[in-house]
Order: sequence, then C-alpha cells, then structure tokens
Amino acid sequence: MSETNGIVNLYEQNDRFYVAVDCIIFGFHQGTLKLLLIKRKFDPCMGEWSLMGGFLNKDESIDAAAERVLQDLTGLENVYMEQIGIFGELDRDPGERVLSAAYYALINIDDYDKELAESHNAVWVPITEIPDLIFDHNKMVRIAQKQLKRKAAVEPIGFNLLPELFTLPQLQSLYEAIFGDTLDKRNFRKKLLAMDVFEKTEEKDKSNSKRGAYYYRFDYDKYTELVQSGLRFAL
Amino acid sequence: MSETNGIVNLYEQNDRFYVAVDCIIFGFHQGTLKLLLIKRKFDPCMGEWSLMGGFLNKDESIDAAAERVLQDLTGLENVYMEQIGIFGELDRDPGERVLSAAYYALINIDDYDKELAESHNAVWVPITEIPDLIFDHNKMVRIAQKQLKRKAAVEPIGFNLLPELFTLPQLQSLYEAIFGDTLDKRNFRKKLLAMDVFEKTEEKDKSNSKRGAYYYRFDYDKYTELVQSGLRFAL
DNA sequence: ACAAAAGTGTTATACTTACACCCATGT
DNA sequence: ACATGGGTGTAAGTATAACACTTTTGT
Repeated sequence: MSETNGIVNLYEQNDRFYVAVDCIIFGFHQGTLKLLLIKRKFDPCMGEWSLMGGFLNKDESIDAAAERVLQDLTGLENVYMEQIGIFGELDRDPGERVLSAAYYALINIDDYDKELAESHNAVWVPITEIPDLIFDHNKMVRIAQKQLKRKAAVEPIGFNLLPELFTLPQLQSLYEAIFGDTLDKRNFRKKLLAMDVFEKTEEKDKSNSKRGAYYYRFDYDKYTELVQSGLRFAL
Repeated sequence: MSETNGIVNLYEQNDRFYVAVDCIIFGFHQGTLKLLLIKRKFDPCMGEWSLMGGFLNKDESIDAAAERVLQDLTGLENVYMEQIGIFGELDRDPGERVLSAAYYALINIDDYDKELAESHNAVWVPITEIPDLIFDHNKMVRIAQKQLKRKAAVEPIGFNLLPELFTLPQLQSLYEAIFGDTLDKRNFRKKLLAMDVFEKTEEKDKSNSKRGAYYYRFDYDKYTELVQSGLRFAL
C-alpha cells in the first residue's frame, strides 16, 4: 500500500481488471437484418465466430473505445451506438478475467470500408442465422436485439440502417425485420406520414418495381418540432 | 510480455482498470419515492453526498459485487436489481481512473437493517430533492429513474417497493410517484384488476382511513399465467 | 396486355379518458 | 352526525386493426 502526502492510497489496495468492448453491428439488406461477425484469425478461439471487440486503453473513455473498435472494422465514424451493459461473469473469457462492455451500432450496410472489414474476416450474417459465438457473445446479441426492438418502436433510430434516401416499402420491410412481424401497409404509411417527419422527394427508386417508389428523407428538424410539441415518434 | 507454453500472453500487454459498482437504492414511503444516499465519512470527497459504492473484487462477478455492496449497506439479500450500465469517462473520479457499473435496487423501505445503514451515514432522500452528488452519480440517478419509469409501466417490478400486503390506494400512489403524474383512481383500479394478478385478502389497512382499504397481494403464479397466455403487465 | 409492386380510405372494434356519487367507519 | 378516505360504472372520444382495389410502367 503506497502513501502520498501522508494519506494511504485508497485505490491501490483494490484489484484491477482487463476491460474489453464488443460491438454488435447491425445492418439491413434486402429485407433482412444482419450482423457483422468475425471469423477469428487469431487466438483465443481462432476459427470461431465472434463479435468485433478490443481492449480498453488507459487514455480513452469506454464510449471512445467502442467507437474505435467499430472504426477499426468498418472505417466509420459518428455512428449511432448504444451501450447495452457490461458483462462480468468470472469465467466469461476462459483465458483470463476480462470484463466486456457491449455496444450495438446501426450502420448503413452499403457504406463502410469493405476491404478493411474483409481483412478482419468480417461477414454479414442474417440475425435469424447467428451461429454459436465465443464467450457470452450470443447473450450480448440477444440483449442488443431486444433493445433495438424496443427502442426502434419509440425513437427514430431505424433510419441509421438506411441510406439517406429511402422508400416507404423499404422502411416498412426494415421495421418488419426489426420487430420480427409483418405490418399492414396502409396502417404503417398512415401512422408514419401522420407524424410529419418525412420529406418526400421527386425521385423514385425503380430497382424493385416498374412503377417505382418515391424516395423519402427523414427530417431531423421536423422531428425536433414534433418532440417539442410534446409528441413522440411511435410505431 | 510473458509467454506460457510458447504462446505470447495476449492479455498482459493491455491496461487494467479499477472497477467499482454504485447502487441507486429506491424506497417508497408515504407517497414519495426516495433514494438511500450516503453522507461520506471517508475520502475521497468526505462530507459530500454519494451513492453507496464499492470496488469489484477479483473473485466475484459484477452482479455479485453489486449485491454485496447493497448488502453491506442494508443487510438485504435477494433484492430486485438491474444494471443500468458502466460509466467510464476518463475523469469521472478525479482521484484515479475508475470505471463504475451502476445498478438500481428496489427495496421495501421498512425492511432493512437500520443500524447498519446508519453506521454508513445513509439517509433516505426524496427523489425530488436529490442534492449534488459526487462524480457522475447524479447522472446515474437520472438514468436509473428513467429506466424505472419505463420498466415499471410494463413489468410488475413496483411491488418490490411495497410490503407483501398492500392496498390499492398505496399502489396507486406508488405508481404516481414513479411516473411523476397523477392517475385516475377508477381507471387505475379497473386496469390493474382486469389483469387478474392480485389476490384480495380479507384484511384491511385502517391506518389511513376509518373505513380501511383491503390488502392485496401480488400473485406471481397468476402473473406467469398471464404472460404465458401472451398478455403483459401494463399500466 | 399483363405482371408486379406502389399507392390509397373506410369501417368496426378495442382502448383510453373523463367524470360524480355512495359507502364504511371512528370520532 | 359528520368528516375522511375507499370504493364503484358509464359514456364519449380516440387510437388501432382489418380489409381490396386502382395505378403505373417495363416487358
């Protein structure tokens, strides 16, 4: 036990721990919600599937570490991320005692550094087909999915999974994937448009139909107004 | 860097951190929601207000540490607790870099070890009158309160704040305190009783009126049936 | 002309909200 | 007898859920 200025250092008598962060990275493509998983090229557990993770460094906050880890894999910055908690069972990492703070991230699946991801052996896997992952990563995924489900119903975070311009059929299929449920087309559109937080453009997406679907844009200013008027985004 | 069996130890090159847990302890008394806070008798920040906390030890999970810290203050075991996350800003504890996992606990305010709590300088403070707390503890409290609000509306956790037997006026005033809002007596009772998860007893609580209010008991078995039938607790 | 997805309104039902009086009992 | 909190039902309004046809356009 050390002393400084005559007082016992109250910290040094305690244990210190390795702390990691793990990222549950959601993307959306062709009607299915996916996770960016790693086929590990390194130990421990080489060859197995896992979330992208990394150790916390002395000079960074936990949030910053999560952002760094995400950026290391995808090249992306300023991504929507939420902490889902810290996992600290004694034997969660059989190699050593490591605590892990889990975060989920929502990214636009066609806007990230593909070479970089590939260099880490990263693969998009449909949320319905997640394999066995190392440690407690499956548990993290379950919790992240549950939180996404809950939060997406009540805050406009789904848009982070789409390009800036999106169509209403696209949006509906996104929410169907998140909620794991089908939605009525007319009711869905009515409800969303009634909130008046979208800007309709003149452009159409003709990749899915001859007729084409109008592109919309989420309008953050209108959303702010909505919230200030005491209302909420809700599906 | 050390080697074992010829492989480099992948962990040792990383930093290690002090990890604390802090408990936001909710109680309910006479129509107001309260927190059990500590007037610190020790450094750092002697004399200031804080949450009850403690350091994580090598041989315990984070959840177990939270339970231990709660027990150290209240003598209670098997208490309803939820982790709200880990806080890891660089300077959150000005003395040293310490990460802290925050948990909230719901306890029955007239069932804990009062001498023990007193020996730690613990005091019940109405949630509406929380003073400035050390570090980021006010932030933890805000988040805990928000989560309690959200979760109490949708899961039957409020009962943890009441004795086994409670009256409907009591229950209503509890939910009013949690939601920070008044509720209509008739609608409240209708909704709750419609879920059919209460057992009405023959006993009455006459401490608040001449007539007396019937004691009820939350019935976990009936609640399980409710959930299995696909319905949910909801207020 | 036809196939395929986009777009559009109405009605029935369930849920939510508002609201006022009688009851039981101790003093 | 009266003061105090406990207990009860109904009606109006609002939100949700169910449902089917027309439009556009590329082939």
